Amino acid sequence: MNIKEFSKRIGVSAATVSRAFGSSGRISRGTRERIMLEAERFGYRGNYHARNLIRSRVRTVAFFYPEIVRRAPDHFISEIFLGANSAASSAQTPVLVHPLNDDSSELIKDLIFGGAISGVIVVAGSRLANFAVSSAKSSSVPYAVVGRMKGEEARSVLFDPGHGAMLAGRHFSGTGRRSPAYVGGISDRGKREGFLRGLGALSENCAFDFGGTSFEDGASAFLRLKSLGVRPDSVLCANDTIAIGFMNAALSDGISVPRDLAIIGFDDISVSAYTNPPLSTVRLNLREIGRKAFSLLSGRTGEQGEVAGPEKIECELVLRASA
Amino acid sequence: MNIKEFSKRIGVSAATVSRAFGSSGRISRGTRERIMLEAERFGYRGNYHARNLIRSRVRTVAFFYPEIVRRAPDHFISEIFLGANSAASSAQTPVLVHPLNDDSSELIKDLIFGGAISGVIVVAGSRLANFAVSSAKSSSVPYAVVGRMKGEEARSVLFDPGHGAMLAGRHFSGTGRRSPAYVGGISDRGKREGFLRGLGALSENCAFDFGGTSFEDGASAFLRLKSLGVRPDSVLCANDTIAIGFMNAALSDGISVPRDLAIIGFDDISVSAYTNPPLSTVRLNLREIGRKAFSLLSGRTGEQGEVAGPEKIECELVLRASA
DNA sequence: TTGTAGGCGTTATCAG
DNA sequence: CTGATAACGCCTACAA
Repeated sequence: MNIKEFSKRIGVSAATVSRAFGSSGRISRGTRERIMLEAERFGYRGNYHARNLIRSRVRTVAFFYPEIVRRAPDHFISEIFLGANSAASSAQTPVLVHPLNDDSSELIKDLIFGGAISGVIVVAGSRLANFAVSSAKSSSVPYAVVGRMKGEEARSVLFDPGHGAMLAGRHFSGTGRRSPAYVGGISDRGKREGFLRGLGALSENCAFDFGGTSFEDGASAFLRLKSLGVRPDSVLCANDTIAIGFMNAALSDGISVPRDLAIIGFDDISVSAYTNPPLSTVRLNLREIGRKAFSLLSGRTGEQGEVAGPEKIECELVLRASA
Repeated sequence: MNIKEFSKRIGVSAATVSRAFGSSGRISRGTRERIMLEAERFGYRGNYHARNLIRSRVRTVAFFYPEIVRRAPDHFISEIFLGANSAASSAQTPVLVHPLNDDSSELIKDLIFGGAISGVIVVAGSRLANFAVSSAKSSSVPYAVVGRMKGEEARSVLFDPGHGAMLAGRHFSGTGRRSPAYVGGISDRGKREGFLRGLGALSENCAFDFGGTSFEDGASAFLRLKSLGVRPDSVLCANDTIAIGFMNAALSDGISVPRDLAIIGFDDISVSAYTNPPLSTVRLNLREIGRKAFSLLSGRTGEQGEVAGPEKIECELVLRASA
């Protein structure tokens, strides 16, 4: 049923029906109410494509993410997406989601150049992510990048684990700890440096253990430090799994947590709230990242290519009982 | 740039350009190649809405989920969505995602009655989920329901934790265990009954402990059973957190896992692979649920309202070292 | 194989 | 406040 047939059936012109649904206002209250009522009865609704075609605008945002995520678990993507989607939902904006793989370039073009969407959020990390961004740019569709993409700092939202590590360091120094330690992968420079920054003067005493990222690695890190005669009174672990392993080993060794040893993890995985004692941890605010990405879409771009600078999302220090 | 301007600029008619992008075949190879090349150069792409309007079909699926999920963590929704999205992606179909809240009904109508989508996946559990389904039905848009919705069994995909519990029971009876136990919430009837079914004759010996759902609850369940003189040699816990708590308590008590006590959890949360010994568990195949929901969309509906029956997704028994 | 013309279902403009 | 009419950009008979 289209507007013509519907309008004829209820005895008004198509234009009047259109006005009843629109927000122009040039319609009497009574007519509108009658039309809306009849529309409900007949199940009439204006055709989505015809409307967007004539208006030449649309209200749908696309969210593109790399199909295979090597470095981050899908959980990260999901949470970021949920944040973006909840922000979009508040703005009554549906989100079109699509994973990027080698076959996606046609779809990207169809959507972006074809005028199907009003904005694009791209999670960096694949060749096609760059393609999506450059497509958006060349057809002047607003876009936002999650993660690092060369040359796109002005429209990016970045994780900032270094900041979270800094908060942990500051917490240790602020609660009178004297001999801190850092346990994690050697490659994770941002966290390490942030931790030292937060530690302040205490950073000179800081011990390090660079191992793996599993539960067992956490336990063996404790043993390794112990065998070296290092007895830290506070430790930041690069993830919660390491922290739980470390804590278990320490408890087995008769150490009291948090009295003799404060432990902070990273990521806030679900089990962390249930350890004994419950694990304090640094939570990456993934939802906030998604929300920020969405809000970047409607933000003004700097004039003349002016750089607004990357939007860095701060972590949150979740203090439970282990520190 | 529209088809008219583009076609004029490269010296062919609009119809020819249209044929170059379409699959009708009525175009010479050379012309098509030249057109595609120029399109690349000019960044031309047919307008999405005009195309869908004239064809009066579209290839986009909507995924509606309840905004606030009380009983299940968002993780469930995310995983189901990822499954649906990956199936859709293989079919080159973008997915429009939107959380359902009280303001969503207008959007639902716009999308479904307005012809914006070719199928709807609805996660049951809110008033608007029912509304979305009835809208889809009355405008004959294919739909699929995830979870239980009254009267919609024919087009639903259901979780089946009972089946997973059955697998656990069968595993225990098949590996020579003699005194099984079940630890979990009293309300979780499906799991309990499935477990007993899988246990077979052994089910007469089965002990029960109905407590909470946390780590501590798992530990205290062990103590409670012990104080009653019950020493199970195999236990199924209603979730992994309980199982980890139970296992910790048992190990502290000097029990050897899995030799003297086999433990199976439920859900396969991330930390389960890192416990010591790694936890065996029943994994709800959430991705599969999403995939099945998508494939239901293109499946034929039974003629004359014939019921195809709910699609039940089986769980997977992940055997690690604890059982 | 290519071009011409009509129509898809709306909304915006212009009279009345 | 309402109705007729011209776009919006494309696809598809039909004609050439």
